[in-house]
Amino acid sequence: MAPVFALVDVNNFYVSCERVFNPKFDGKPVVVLSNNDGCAVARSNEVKALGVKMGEPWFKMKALAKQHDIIALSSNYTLYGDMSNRATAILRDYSPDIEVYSIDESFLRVESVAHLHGGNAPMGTAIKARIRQWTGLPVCIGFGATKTQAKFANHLAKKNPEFNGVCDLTAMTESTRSAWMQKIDVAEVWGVGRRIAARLNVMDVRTVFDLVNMSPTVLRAQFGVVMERTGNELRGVSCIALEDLAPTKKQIMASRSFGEMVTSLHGLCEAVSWHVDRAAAKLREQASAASAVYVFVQTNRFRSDDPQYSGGTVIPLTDASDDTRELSAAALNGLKRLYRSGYAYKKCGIMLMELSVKAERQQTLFDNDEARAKSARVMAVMDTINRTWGRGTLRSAAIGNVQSWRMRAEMRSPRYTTAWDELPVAS
DNA sequence: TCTGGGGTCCTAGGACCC
DNA sequence: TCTGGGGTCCTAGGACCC
Repeated sequence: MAPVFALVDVNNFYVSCERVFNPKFDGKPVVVLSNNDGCAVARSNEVKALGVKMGEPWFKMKALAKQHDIIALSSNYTLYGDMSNRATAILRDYSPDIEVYSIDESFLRVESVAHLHGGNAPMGTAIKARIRQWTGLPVCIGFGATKTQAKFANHLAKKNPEFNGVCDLTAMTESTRSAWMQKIDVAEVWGVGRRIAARLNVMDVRTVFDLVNMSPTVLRAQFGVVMERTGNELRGVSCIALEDLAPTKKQIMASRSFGEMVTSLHGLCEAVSWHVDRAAAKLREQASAASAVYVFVQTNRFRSDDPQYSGGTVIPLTDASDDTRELSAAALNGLKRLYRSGYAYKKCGIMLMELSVKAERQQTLFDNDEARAKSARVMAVMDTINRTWGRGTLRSAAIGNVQSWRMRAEMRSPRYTTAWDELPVAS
């Protein structure tokens, strides 16, 4: 049976999550801001219509916001993560072959199950209705013979009301499909970014249709194997498989901009320790160990009058580790080498690198089994406590208690679905 | 005053091996 | 006169995704 992929995607995901609990936001212009209330990372259709671009700094749109009563909200990742899990759980009822591609998108293989619902489109309509009813979230669904086609179909479903949120490319005739492809800008294709779109335009390739009609050889020669694949995928030749098992990460990063500038080494140490705590917990979650830690610091590159400095350094570990204390010690050592006084720092972060499967760790000459076992027990206790009582309940003392560098989130909605004291109340 | 935080893959070139 | 053929590993940079 030929593969059929579906892409299910929540419309304006973060904004939609907020609207579920605040229906008064319906029909109003709403933006959700990035960490630190910095940039717009989600926009309602009303805000998009006002011309606000993805990633636009909040301070630059404040005048517009005032003029049009734009509602701005800080990111509430706890809420979005939980809502995402709920939507994904519903999708698993429809197909066992699912790849959770991002917080608001999943790919499904449906060729073996669609007939249970009377075909692709009816299945899409059923999914859409159930997610709406059970979570309150609006989704669009695209079907295609490949992932790239499903993405394209999803785009059509989202932008053209006549599809009612469900578009099945596999049910279209060749000429209908071509007609749609002629209407859509090549830059919308999954895998075509800003740079490649510009180069394609120079070659007078402007629509999806133009791209589909380019020869694979030319695509390969001009843009490489990735674009050749994209071209084939658009033509219906499946090259990108469904990744139902999420591969373990090859690097784990944790970084944040500061709510207010940090000048002291002490302040940077606190922040770096906090990042290590977060990253190390993720590392243990995927049962990996890191062989190197990268740490970096940056001043505010937007304030060009201020003295600028940015530096990073990799600290190799003699032995792969997943122990927060060892990783932290390495990172702080690196930080001390990097630190220059007299600068106002805006951001710092760490990256855990050269990850390996912990159970397959290479032994060293100086292994101390007893110390290893003890470390594993301490980390297990720490993770259990934090899983039960919330992240950060048990943490490195180096993180401190004051944390003036903490990011801003002044307009965050309650964690309606995950915190007992923040549940919505019906009166 | 104020500008996010994660990730992946591919390619080319250099250095090295036999 | 004439100068092989096959590899690996690492790094930097560029592109993409959400």
